[in-house]
Amino acid sequence: MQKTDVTLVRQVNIRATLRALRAGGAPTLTELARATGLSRQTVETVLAELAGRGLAREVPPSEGGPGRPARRFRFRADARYALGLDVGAHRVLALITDLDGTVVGTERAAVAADAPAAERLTALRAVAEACLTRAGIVRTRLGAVAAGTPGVVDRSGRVTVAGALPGWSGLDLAGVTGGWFGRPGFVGNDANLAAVAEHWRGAARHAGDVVYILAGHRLGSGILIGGRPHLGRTGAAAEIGTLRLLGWEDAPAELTGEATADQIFAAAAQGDPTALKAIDRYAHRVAQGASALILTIDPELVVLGGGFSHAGDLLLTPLRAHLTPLCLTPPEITASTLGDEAVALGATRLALDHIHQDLHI
Amino acid sequence: MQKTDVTLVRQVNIRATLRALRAGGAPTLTELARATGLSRQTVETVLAELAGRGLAREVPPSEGGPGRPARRFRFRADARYALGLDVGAHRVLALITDLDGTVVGTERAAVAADAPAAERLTALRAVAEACLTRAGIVRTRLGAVAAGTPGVVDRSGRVTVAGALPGWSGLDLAGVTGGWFGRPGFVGNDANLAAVAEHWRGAARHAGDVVYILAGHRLGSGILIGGRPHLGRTGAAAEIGTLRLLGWEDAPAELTGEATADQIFAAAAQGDPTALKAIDRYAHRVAQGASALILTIDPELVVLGGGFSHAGDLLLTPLRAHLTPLCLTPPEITASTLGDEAVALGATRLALDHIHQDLHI
DNA sequence: TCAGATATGCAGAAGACTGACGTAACCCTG
DNA sequence: CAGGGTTACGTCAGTCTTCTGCATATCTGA
Repeated sequence: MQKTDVTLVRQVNIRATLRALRAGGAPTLTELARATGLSRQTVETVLAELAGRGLAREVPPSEGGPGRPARRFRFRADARYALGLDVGAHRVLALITDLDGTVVGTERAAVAADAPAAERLTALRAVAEACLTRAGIVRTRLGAVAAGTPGVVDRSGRVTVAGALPGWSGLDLAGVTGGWFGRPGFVGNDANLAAVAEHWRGAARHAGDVVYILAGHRLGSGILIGGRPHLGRTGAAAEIGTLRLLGWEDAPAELTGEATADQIFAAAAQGDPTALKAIDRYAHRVAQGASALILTIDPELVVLGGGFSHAGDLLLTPLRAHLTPLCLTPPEITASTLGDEAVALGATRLALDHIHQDLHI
Repeated sequence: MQKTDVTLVRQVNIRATLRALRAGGAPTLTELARATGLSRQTVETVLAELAGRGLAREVPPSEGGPGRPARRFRFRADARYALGLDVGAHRVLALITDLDGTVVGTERAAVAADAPAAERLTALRAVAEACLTRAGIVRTRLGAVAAGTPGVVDRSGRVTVAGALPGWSGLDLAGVTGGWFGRPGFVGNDANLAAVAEHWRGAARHAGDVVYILAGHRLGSGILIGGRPHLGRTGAAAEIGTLRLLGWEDAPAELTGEATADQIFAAAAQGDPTALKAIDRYAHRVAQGASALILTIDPELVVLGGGFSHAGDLLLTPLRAHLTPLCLTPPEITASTLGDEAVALGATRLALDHIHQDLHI
């Protein structure tokens, strides 16, 4: 129980008003009063306070219609911005959204897979700075920074295990990225953040318990319980088991071999038996790892993401076939709808959560 | 966002006061004011309202000491009672607690493992009624009823799958048991409720994410995420996988064979190699199922409960030995501290949760 | 220009909390 | 047994937040 405060009611009403304000376009006081169940008078004073905090502004009344024109208000989504970063093996990506989650800038750069940590960080900082500059965001409007990375992340934002990236283990990624901009920094596992993004605005919008499979150059997994990532004791609940025990580390290389993934899937689309067989073997590997997660969590939905998810049914169909005998009642399985920006989007969601707390929204 | 109300502050302060009231023995107004951060005046009016609702009463002031004797108040834990039931294959058990969770009555009866559902229900109702009568609880003080049962329970309190109990599948256990007393009824899976009980007042008091293994005449499992049972899409998150796929259904019979479990563990304690080997084989089976749960959830703690957990290290040691190679960093594993009343205790916790809501506590 | 419709703005009242001040009850000391 | 010290009680005024009702302002259409 937190400290009791007389202004608690005001806090609650501010939240309710903001909710209603953000839902519609440019509501009037009367509309807001109806939506929140508050009196018009209360809504008015709340809006005055929100305007003072820079979170709401009055817009010109609409024309036409009988009666006195109503004052209209709009949520200032530009009051703060969130910077989301995605550190991959082959590229880094930065993405900026406003408070509504609307993407206002994005920037990416290639990085060698064997680049040392310092080089990767330099590239990351460069895309982040470029993204801010090109979007024209002043530093004071940046609320928080968050990054997604392969590997295990502890609760303080430190990367404890990251075999995929040279020199990455032990890095205080939250501190470093936040420090660049003098803002709070946060870090999450890439699969977990992609899952968060899918829940926020992707394929898992209506599911609370979700198993997410990241199928790309690297194979990973994440879990959402009640819409929130489940991290576990060491911060890698879903990952820790699947990674080494079931051979997930080798599976992507085994699929592609000498060719690229695009070539394999293109060949399979043409009916090439060798490619089809390779994909089936890959799907079998994935299914074996996923079944442990699915049987334990009994999720509402399984989302397949990562670069390979572009293949769609080419990969989903064999995956479903291999999962069915392993699960008693197989859950729905669907492909990601967010593309390769899922991790960065999930990172901005992580940053936005902190910004909301910070603004007492 | 619920309806906005000026009296929201009062609600919050009632909760805060109750919390402080329940923590200590018989606090004074001044002590409560200090504990809650409220003014003495506010605490006084809150207590008057609580007394009116039957949730607090004034007790005689303590003697001695300088100054005017302070009025002292006490939480009325006897305002409502919770009835918890445990339906087992060989026996039924009823347990009554007051609002503080103090057990004020318990009753049990043996039931044949192959008894039809009607007979089992009659026995269950008999122990429940006897428990209430012997504890002297009037019906109006009974707040809610909850029951634990083997098998899968859906969100409405209906048993959907229960292979262990004849005729049990499809039973609306929540409706039936609640109907006996004209009170709301709730039902949970036995392993899940035992896990809840361990988190409430047993071995898992300080752990949020817990894997619970029910090792008795039947082998089952439950999961706690953040201290709350994780049910999953169909209501049997942890169970569904372990039950059939890994041969957990046969494991108990395989261990005991012709003898009883007590005989096996007694022989093992004497160093009997056949008994030790049987236990080791059993532990191996358990570890294989548990590892999937542990690797997925990455729990802070694994609790071994059920009848066989009495064996203690005799079973824990081989279990740890088999789990270690399966987990990268094995979590702590400990035995239940609640004995065979864990399921019924978890059921009363489930009932108490509802009673608290009902009383707006 | 007037009537109807819609929104605003002000005043009064109610619920809840706080802080201050005077009063009551008890113990200890002389 | 009387007085002082100590602790707690109880009342009162003041503040914050909200809601309701009524008068006022502004626009459209006839």
